[in-house]
Amino acid sequence: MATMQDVARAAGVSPITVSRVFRDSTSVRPETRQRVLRAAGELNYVPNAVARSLRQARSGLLAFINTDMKNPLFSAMARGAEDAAQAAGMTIVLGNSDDDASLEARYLQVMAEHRVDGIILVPTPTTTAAHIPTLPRNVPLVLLDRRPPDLAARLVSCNTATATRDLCRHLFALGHERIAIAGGMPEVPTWLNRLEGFRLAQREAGRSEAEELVIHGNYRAESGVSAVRALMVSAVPPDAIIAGSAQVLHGVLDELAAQGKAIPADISVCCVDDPVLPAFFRPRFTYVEQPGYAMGGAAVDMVLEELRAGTTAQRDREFPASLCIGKSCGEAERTVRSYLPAAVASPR
Amino acid sequence: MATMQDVARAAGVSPITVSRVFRDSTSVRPETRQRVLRAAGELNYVPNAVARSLRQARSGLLAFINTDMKNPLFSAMARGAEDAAQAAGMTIVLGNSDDDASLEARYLQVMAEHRVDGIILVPTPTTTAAHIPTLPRNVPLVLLDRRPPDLAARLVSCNTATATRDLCRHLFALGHERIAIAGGMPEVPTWLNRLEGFRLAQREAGRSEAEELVIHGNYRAESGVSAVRALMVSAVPPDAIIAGSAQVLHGVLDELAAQGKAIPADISVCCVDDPVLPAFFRPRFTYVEQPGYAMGGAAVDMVLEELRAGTTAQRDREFPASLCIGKSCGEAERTVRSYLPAAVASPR
DNA sequence: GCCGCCAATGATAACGTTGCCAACCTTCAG
DNA sequence: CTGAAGGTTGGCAACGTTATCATTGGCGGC
Repeated sequence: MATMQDVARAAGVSPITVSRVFRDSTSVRPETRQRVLRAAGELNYVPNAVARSLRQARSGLLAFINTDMKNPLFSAMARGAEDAAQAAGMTIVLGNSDDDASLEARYLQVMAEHRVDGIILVPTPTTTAAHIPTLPRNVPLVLLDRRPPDLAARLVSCNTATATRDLCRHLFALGHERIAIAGGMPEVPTWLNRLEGFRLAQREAGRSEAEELVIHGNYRAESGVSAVRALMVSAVPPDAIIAGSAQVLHGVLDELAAQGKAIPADISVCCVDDPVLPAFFRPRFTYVEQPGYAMGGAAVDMVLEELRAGTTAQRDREFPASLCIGKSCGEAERTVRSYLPAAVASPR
Repeated sequence: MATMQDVARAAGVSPITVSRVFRDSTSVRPETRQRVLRAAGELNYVPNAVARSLRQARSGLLAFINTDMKNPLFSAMARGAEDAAQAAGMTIVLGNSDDDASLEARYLQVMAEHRVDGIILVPTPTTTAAHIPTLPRNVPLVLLDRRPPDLAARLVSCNTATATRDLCRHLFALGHERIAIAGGMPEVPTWLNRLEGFRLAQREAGRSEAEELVIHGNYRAESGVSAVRALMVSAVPPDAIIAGSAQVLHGVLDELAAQGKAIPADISVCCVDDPVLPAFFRPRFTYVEQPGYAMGGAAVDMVLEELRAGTTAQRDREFPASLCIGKSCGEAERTVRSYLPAAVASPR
């Protein structure tokens, strides 16, 4: 690998002049610049960002630590983050915690060692401030999606309360009487969010039985399965189920299929999550959509802003979720027959 | 930020001893090690990977440059790559080319500057060797998914030919007569792959009209829409459509819905792609699945192996695809009625 | 013609780590 | 008791870049 030294020698200048050419910060005579560039080209010179990072104490790297990139919500966030970083000349380095706080801590440690200039973190449900290793300098840390109770860091989140309320209103308007909501982890803010909107709509509608229709879980598919089992054996089963996440929806659909229920003929189903999966259904699914891409971008922008300003003046940023109405909860006319094999469906 | 110097002073040893403690390579007396670790703890010392990278000429970074992480196939690959990297103590840095060869080149340049130890690249359809900047040292480069015609680098790919042939056999066995395949980009190896399997099965079955049922496209949703339009106005429309990718499937489903066709009653539909999206359908979809996660891991392993051995002795690695039979192409009994609203479906 | 300013370039010394070699100490065999 | 061997530690220099300050030369204003 050619170094600045080599280029400098070949161009008949000092290394510092080569440096100036490549950062085109201060004045270099056009002729000199040409000479340097030609020499660099001939030698295949590639600036060494590692040496620059060491010297400048800025690496140009941003860490993006999330639960699991295979989750479309997180990959949308990652893509939003990457685009924003790229636009600012920064590079994203990646970590997947799988909701394991100690694995997350290990990632944070590695990122700290690599001297990333900022960190975007989707914390695990069990993360506490104690899990966050002391970060070098004052590396900006922005939380995505949720904030551990005792962690003082800014947050980019999506408040699904309003959209979930709207979803319930939509369901009531379609004539549903008993709406269940299922699958979220107790105490997790994103779940509390959904419940808030759920309860709000229930109160509006003058329903009192709401609490028996709240089924907690762990946000995974198994929660969807067990929720459906619990709900369908009750005296008065629900006529609509809101899955707390796409994973939960997966379980809900599987178990409903196993029980031979048709959607939306026998029961309506909708969910709250990123649009990628539900948007793929035909006929269209009804769901609350979180703007993952925008959130990822906003998180990076917050980090960059703090790097630029050197202060933490900014506040949290909360995005609204939006309600996308499909046909999985019936329509006014209830014309949709089934997402399920006709053999097991029982059309009205 | 505390440095080794600081820790060394606090522990009453020389910096090099601190270095040894943190790499626990060579022998350090247990007592000394304890003293160093205590001092490091008190000072919140975090080793500087940037300085180490400079000194050792190894950064511990691997680049993963793909088309778009929002595509589930690529996020599965990325996740597989990240897990394999993590297991080897390496960190993944990310790039999204959006199938733009010049953007891809820019990413490669940045990665080269950061002195990544290896590169995993999902090349764009228009990438040629000329787009690949000269890489520093001999950075291992492994291609994922497809290889530009003139680029001599190892490849981790998935051969969908056999699975696509099996898919066609399955369709013929179900009684389909005219199977169309749609959406891939002409000349792109992954598409040629699919066509190879398609043609093989057609020949086996003694069909001669195969070529008129091959509709090229650009692998995006619009290709699915236009393919359906073209196919459905022909004298003898197909009774089954194989979408070349999940995106294409999206378009196919939309246009079939617009035309009021029921699946699989009026026409069967299946696709070749990552399972994430199709696996979400209820009833289950029929598709050919590519093992994205395993491919990503394999690509990283190839890079690591080359780093370890210092040679490029390895060969390409080709994964088989697998056929997942659902109900979107009918069953022996043809009991599945529809993925579409009953209002527009025309059940047999 | 002199002074001072500015543009252009260079010399020097860091940034924090580790490879290389040397030095020291302990232990043990002869 | 001596010397060798091996375990433990340190000095020095270097990785490739850039911040800081210094130097040079040219130019215009008075």
